[in-house]
Amino acid sequence: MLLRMSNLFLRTLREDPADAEVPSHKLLVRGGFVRRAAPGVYSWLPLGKIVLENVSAVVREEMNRIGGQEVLLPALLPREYYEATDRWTEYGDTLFRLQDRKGADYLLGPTHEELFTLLVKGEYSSYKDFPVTLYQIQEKFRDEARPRAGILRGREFHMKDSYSFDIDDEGLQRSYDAHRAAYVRVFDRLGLEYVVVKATSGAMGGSASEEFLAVAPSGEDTFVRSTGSDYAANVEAVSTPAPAARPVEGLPEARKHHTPDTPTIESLVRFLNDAGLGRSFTAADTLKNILVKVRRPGGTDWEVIGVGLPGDREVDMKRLEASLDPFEVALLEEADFAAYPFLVKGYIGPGALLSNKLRYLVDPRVVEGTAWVTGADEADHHVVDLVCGRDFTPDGTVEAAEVRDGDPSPDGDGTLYTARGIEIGHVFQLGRKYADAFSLDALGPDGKPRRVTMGSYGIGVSRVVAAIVEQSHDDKGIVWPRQVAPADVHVVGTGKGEQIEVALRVARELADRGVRVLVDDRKGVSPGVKFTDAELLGIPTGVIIGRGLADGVVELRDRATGERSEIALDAVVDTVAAVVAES
RNA sequence: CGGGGAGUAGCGCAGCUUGGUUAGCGCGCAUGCUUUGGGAGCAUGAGGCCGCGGGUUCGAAUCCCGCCUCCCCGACCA
Repeated sequence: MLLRMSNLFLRTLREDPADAEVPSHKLLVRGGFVRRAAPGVYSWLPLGKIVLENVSAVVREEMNRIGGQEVLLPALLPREYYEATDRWTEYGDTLFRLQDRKGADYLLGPTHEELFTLLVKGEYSSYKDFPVTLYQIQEKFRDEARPRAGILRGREFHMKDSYSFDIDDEGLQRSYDAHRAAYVRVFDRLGLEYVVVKATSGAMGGSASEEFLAVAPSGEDTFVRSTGSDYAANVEAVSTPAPAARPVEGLPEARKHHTPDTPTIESLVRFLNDAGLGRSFTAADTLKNILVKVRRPGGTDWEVIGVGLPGDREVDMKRLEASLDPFEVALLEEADFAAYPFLVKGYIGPGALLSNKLRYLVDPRVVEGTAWVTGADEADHHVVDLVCGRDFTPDGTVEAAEVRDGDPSPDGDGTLYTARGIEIGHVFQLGRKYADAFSLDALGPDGKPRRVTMGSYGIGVSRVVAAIVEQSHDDKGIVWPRQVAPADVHVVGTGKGEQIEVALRVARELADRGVRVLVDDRKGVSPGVKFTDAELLGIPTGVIIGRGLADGVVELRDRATGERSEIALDAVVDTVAAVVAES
């Protein structure tokens, strides 16, 4: 491969685009890899297209290695398939919808479970045909409420999606494991720093599910890692370790105190510490009770439940929702409080909840034998030493409390800290949701039909390109890992003599040896411009043919380390070919 | 959907408060000469529905009203 900058469709920008915030957005635009066509929609120019194909090639190789077979399904899909699974409505505004000339509804595919399920149903009908894994690399469309960060979160993006079909749960597990292993190989080969976190299954309706997150401060997903192990998880999936239960015997009796003007935890703690009770209190000694209402998806009746958590912790609604999944969760409105007169805002305690038969769920740290300061269900009154298991018994536990840096890791090793990541891959065990929707069965050896079970697995190919840049750049530009770089070598000819001719000759010889070459053969462009462009473009190895040519030497540069060395012109082709071959 | 910001040449911006020549600067682009190891110099030049619509005025990029779009934060999504 030989690309000549004298006629390459490429224009680099000296300044950051005004609308760019994150490094990958700035650099991919400045380097002429992509151009914005519409909000969240990007064109891929020659160098960007090469990078995208390089990433795709790695994904393709690893998918083929686990027996995946590549297909290409349409992006334009009729409404009926998505009606069968309710996603025409479930996906809501995120779905790009359109109509044909007859007024029939279509959509642009955000993902393809339906069509893949139908495809397999149409072709396969015997247990002997399974398992099978199909995949495609294709543009996906999602009308995001707010596209942002360039190609990191677009409305049109490239995705590898694959679907496994198995006869039984063991088969599904094998397919899932194979995909997981393939993803590990893909992201390792791409040189990404990433973590695998347990994900909540969410709207996809699956069971086992893991996300691959590329570690980057610009990432949209917050996850937690442990200082003591390789534990990593989505904040929503972190379970709070419960302390051991303690004996209730010998604990002081619960006593009600008059605590005027203490509607907040902070004011309560201050009041108690000034009250001369002979000990000091912190927010962590208080039990904060909040009320939410829940209902089954699509249901009409709300159930009000109480949630108790240590007073020093904020409520994390996402964790609460994940913990109560699949129930919908909403905060109480004034009308709800009016319907339950025994709820005294600011002074709600377990007593009123339990005696009025409202379900009461508590943080896992609230175990038998722990004593709390909490509301007395009476304005301006709190109870001290209300003991769990003696004075009240919750109906269960719930993960509602925020996770904080320094919390113990669920696996017992080390403490947690939060970090940010870009979701670049996702593996799901879908189970039979889609097979049920379309009655995808295979005839078993006993002549009876069996419902097929599925997995669905995605890699955001275009997002991976941005994630690589997020992780691999410096103040001068991109630093491409060789396996995805638009070229192996950037040969730069600079000077008014025969340098450019020599550069072209060297470039051709390298290309003949199978090296992918970009050569800067532009005339009348000053060396500074060429060097700056080279650093922005980020090709791993540079060969400068310039002022040293008179002495028969050229310069070798390494983009990542900045190392420079001079070598003889005669040796340059062999040397560079060797550098490329061994890296 | 809530909050904030912005629409002026291909890109990045000034001008607007206080209306008044032919709307300006940097980069880029074209031509010529010079220059050639770190975003060169000089000269000449092309390129604008100043987001759209209406209004005020002798006169609007500038003031007023309405609308549209884009960007950022949040919500949402994954």
